[in-house]
Parts: sequence; structure tokens; C-alpha cells
Amino acid sequence: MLKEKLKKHIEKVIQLTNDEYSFVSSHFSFENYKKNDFLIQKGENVKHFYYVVSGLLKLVYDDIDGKQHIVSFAMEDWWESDFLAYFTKTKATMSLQCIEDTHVFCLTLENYEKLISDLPKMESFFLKKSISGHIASQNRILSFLTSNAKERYEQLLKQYPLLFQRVPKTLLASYLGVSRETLSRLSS
Amino acid sequence: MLKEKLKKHIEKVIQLTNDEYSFVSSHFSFENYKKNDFLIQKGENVKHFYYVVSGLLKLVYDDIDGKQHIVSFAMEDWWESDFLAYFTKTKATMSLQCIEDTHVFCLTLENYEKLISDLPKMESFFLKKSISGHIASQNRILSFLTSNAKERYEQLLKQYPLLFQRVPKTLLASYLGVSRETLSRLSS
DNA sequence: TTACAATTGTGATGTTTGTCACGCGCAGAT
DNA sequence: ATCTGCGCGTGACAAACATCACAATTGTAA
Repeated sequence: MLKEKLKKHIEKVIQLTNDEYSFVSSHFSFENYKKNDFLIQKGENVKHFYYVVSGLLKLVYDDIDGKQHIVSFAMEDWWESDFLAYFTKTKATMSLQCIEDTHVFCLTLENYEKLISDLPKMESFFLKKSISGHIASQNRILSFLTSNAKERYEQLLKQYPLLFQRVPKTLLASYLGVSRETLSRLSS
Repeated sequence: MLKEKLKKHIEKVIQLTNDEYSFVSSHFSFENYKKNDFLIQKGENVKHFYYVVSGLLKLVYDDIDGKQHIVSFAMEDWWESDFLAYFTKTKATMSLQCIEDTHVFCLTLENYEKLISDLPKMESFFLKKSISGHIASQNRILSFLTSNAKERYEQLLKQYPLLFQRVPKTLLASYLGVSRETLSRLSS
């Protein structure tokens, strides 16, 4: 069952009784999205923080020239949103869009705040997740600082071997910060 | 007084009574470091998480070729460490070193855990700080994706105008991910 | 099936950036 | 005062990467 997946995910970090988990899960809604659907659209309010049960999302920034830049892929077990817009109640600067059909649990800011204040363990959970995310971002920054396109590509494939089959190369390129053509030439 | 600075900093995010703050500050030690001193050395254990009262630090990754890459500058009011090494009790992969004489408050992992479990408000504080840090890292990633060396340089100067006078251009270059020579040519 | 859009590879060429080399000015040490 | 190392600029050249153009293939919807 879908809710079991979230439970197991959370219990990798903190312990929850069944009652506590019922309380947790009552704060989430569930949603199905189809390929190419938007969960968050640039310029609009960000209503939710998402937990990806299955599928694949891209967090995208569109620059002035209309180019897409992938800030993050969000796959199974990932938590994703436009966090700045979500927490500050401002308009989204990024979009969150399905690469594949995707199942998510959705958490409004209101419910997020209720949840962490009524069940402090969940604040611990989110803190640990946030720290992990911060460390992951630092590693990505480091890969920009230390590595060229080919090395970054190899690191990505090593870290997420699945991604190679699941997403078009154009998207990998715009995650790595190189042109589609350059990425294509790296394989040879 | 120095402890007042930390108090004001924390109170921008959460409210604390005087007793609570005494409790908080009892978990920190205070330390002075001189220019070029190391707070964290690559390969060693990371004993502390630091709050910078005054001065300036660099969080540095040394690559295989001996090149330095600056993951972060840590200035007044910043929290810094090699977080992965700190939280997982592994050896540091990065170094934290003084660019200027620096005053810091130091928090051991033991005291961190005591602090957040005995005073849940502090867990809220660190969660909010961590989220901000995560958002900041994402913006840095975005600047690598969307901008060339000149644009990144201008963004950096806009964000931290002080930095230009306080640190050698070589360090700015290794923060921006360009060579010293390229950075030098950008000014013209 | 048929038609059309999306994906990918690849050549030619230009731009950006890195590397190596050198010189100058300045601050700190002796 | 002299020496020495560091910071900084700059020229010459090489490497990495972007851009534009075109073709082939595959997936997808009517």
C-alpha cells in the first residue's frame, strides 16, 4: 500500500508508533500526475511540499533566453518543492514537472507546521533530511568546481545509473550544465 | 559582549527566555583563531560545528592535483563545518581555515544533540538555518548552470560587496570555479 | 499505416576559458 | 635597506565547450 511506503521511508530516520504514523499521514494528501504535468508552475503560489512515491520529476529553472536548467531530479523517496517560494509564501521561480507518470504525497505549509509542532520527532526527521540535502548540494557544487563535463557526467551515471535510461540526454545535459551536443560527444 | 551576539542571532529566528539562552550558551565553547589557522583539517575528525562571531573563514576542498576549491566563505553570523564528517563522525574531506583572525563559538556533536533534545526550539532553529543553507546552495548551483564566469563574478560582488576587499582575487576565482587569470581579465 | 514531433549523433566553426610564462609592485622579515 | 614571497595583471597559445546546421532514427498520435 502506498502509505506503507512513506512509513518505511520515515522510519529509516525516526521511530513511529502506529498511532503516530496515522497522525503523520493524516496531514498528507495523495495525488497522481501524468507525464508532462506540472506540480509547480513558475510564477504561481507553491501550495505543497512533495514526497515522491514513484515516478520522476524535474525541478527546472527557465532563464531569460528560454533555456531550461535542471536544478534537481526528484525520484522515488525524494522530497521536493520550490522551497524558497513554499516557505516564504512567494511566487515560484522554478517549475516542478513530471518526466514520468508520478505518485506523490502532498504537504501544505499549514499541515507541515502543525505536524512539526505537534510531533517534534517529525521536526527531527525534516532536519536530518534537510542536512542531507544540503550536503548533497555541496557535493554538486564541488563537482562544478573540480570537474569538467566528462567527469561530471561519469559521476552522475555512477550515482544514478537508472537515470541514463529514464530521461532524454537533453535533460541530463541541462542538469550537468553542458550543451546537448557536448554531452553526446562525451559518450564516444 | 560576545555571547550577546549569538543571542541576537538566534532570536532573529526563535524566541528565548534568559534562562533558555543561558542553557543554550552553556553548550558552546569560545575560541580565537589567527589568520591561516585551521579549524578543521582534511583527514582529521571534525569535533565542532562553528558559529562565526567575527572574522572570515574558507571551507576548502583540495583536489588530487593540489588545487584548492572554495566550497564556501563563512563570515559573521554564519554556521559552518564539514557537515558530513561532523554528523557521521568520519574524517574531514574538506578544511576550514581562517582568511582573517576569527572568533567562533564551538559546538560538539554531543552538545548539539543534547541541545536539540532538551530544547526543541533549537531544533526548529537549526532546521530553519539548514533550509536557508539548502536554498543558498541551490542558488549557487543555478549560477553555475545559467551564468558564465563574468556573470557569476558580478553576482558574487552584488551579494557580498565586502568580499572584494577582504579576500585575494585568487580565492574569489577558486570560489567561482575559474582560473585566477580569467578572473583578472573579467574586470576589464 | 502515415505523418509529425522528439531524440540523438556529428561536422564546421567561433567563443570562452585554462595553462604557461613573464614582469611589476608591495608588504613583511631579516 | 635589502631580500623574498605573494598578489595581480597580461600576452601567447591550447583545450574545452557552445552554437549552428543537417541528417537519421525512433516514438507517438491521428
